[in-house]
Amino acid sequence: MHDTPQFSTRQRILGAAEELFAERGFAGASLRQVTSAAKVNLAAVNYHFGSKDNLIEEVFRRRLDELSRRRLERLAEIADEATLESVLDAFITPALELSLDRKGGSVFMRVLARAFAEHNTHLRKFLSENYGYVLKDFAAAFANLLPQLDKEELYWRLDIAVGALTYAMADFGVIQRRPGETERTHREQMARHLIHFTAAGLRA
Amino acid sequence: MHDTPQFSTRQRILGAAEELFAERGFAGASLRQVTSAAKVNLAAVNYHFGSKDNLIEEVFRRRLDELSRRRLERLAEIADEATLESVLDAFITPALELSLDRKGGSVFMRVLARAFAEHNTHLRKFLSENYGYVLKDFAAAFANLLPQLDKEELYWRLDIAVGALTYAMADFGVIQRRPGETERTHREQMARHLIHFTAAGLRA
DNA sequence: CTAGACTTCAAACGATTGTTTGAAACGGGC
DNA sequence: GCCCGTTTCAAACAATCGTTTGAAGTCTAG
Repeated sequence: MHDTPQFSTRQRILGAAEELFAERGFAGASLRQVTSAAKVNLAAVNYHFGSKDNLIEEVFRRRLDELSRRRLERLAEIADEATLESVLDAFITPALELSLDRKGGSVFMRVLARAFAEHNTHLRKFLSENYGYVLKDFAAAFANLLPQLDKEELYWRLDIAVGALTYAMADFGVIQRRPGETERTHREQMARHLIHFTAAGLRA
Repeated sequence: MHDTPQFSTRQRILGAAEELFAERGFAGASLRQVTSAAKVNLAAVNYHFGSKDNLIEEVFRRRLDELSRRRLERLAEIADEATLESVLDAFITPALELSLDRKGGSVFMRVLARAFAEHNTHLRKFLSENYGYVLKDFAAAFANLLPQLDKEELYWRLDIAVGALTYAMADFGVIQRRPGETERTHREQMARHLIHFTAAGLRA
């Protein structure tokens, strides 16, 4: 009997890959760095995932499946009392909770933002085909709340809104958590400002 | 006498590096790909720039020196009749013109957005040390126009605004140029929506 | 025309990349 | 006990990485 690893090889790889992809990018993080951080053998990646590209997709799938489910769940919950603020909250809060799920903070959201930065056709197609329906549902909810905007105007504003949300949730900005502040309250403040700012931009 | 290349070796390398960094990232674009695209010898990069890291910095310097100058120039021009919209315009329009400067479109703005995605300490320090004063000046202008906001509230909103601008100018969004539309009018529309949206978010 | 500085070139350096291999170790069912 | 599918392992694969080298080429000043 040995270390009795708390998590399976698959999970250890996914966790280490997520952190290293966030820190160094998909090309910048090598499989040797990943397997070394996960304390598994180098060949384990190709055994369990087939290739590095498949590992990248699996890193997204593991988080986005649940994130998408929770977002649509909250959107359904508020359906009859929807406001711009509550719909934005339905989109943001699940991401906020996800980013607080692990001690490291906003690791996965940084990976997700990298996926936007990569103009990688294959990756964008994968994300759009598998999770595009979430954005579609939210776009419909916003369309109901902003009947004065024509379709083109609405899409422009949603595009800008998604940009602000992505950028902020990935912690790209310059604002750092203040010393006396917990990670949770810092990010809750950010979410509050995000909702306020974006709602104003949408209905301007 | 041979090809009489229209541009110097240095310029060809910088141009090719910019495009490949935008497309594949800093780690993802190799010096062999860069020198091959620039049609220069592989060793030319280390001869003219010393290292790949120095080449990356030079790619930023070449564009940001002029971009910063133009932004502050426009900011000074509108000093006595400043509105949220005109200050945002002073920030956005120079970037818009830059992105239309070359046939490819928003190449450099995508590279700049990658610099945010890279959490790379060295790169962030370089950008902050060399171009941080631009953001400082604009922050001061916004502070004058939004006296009702305390410092912390203002910084949150500016952080979110910069996120929206960066994301949009880098063309991360899903909105594509419509077939019958020129690149110029497409990006001018984007700038118009950006200013409208962001101004509303700032004064909400 | 030649001397000398600047630039380009093909070739190679050791290190690192993603992936593959075949054998060793493991673990539950008989 | 043994068997067999699953998993892990060290080792090696060819390919590519950033960088260095020393010779060849180019150009201008005297």
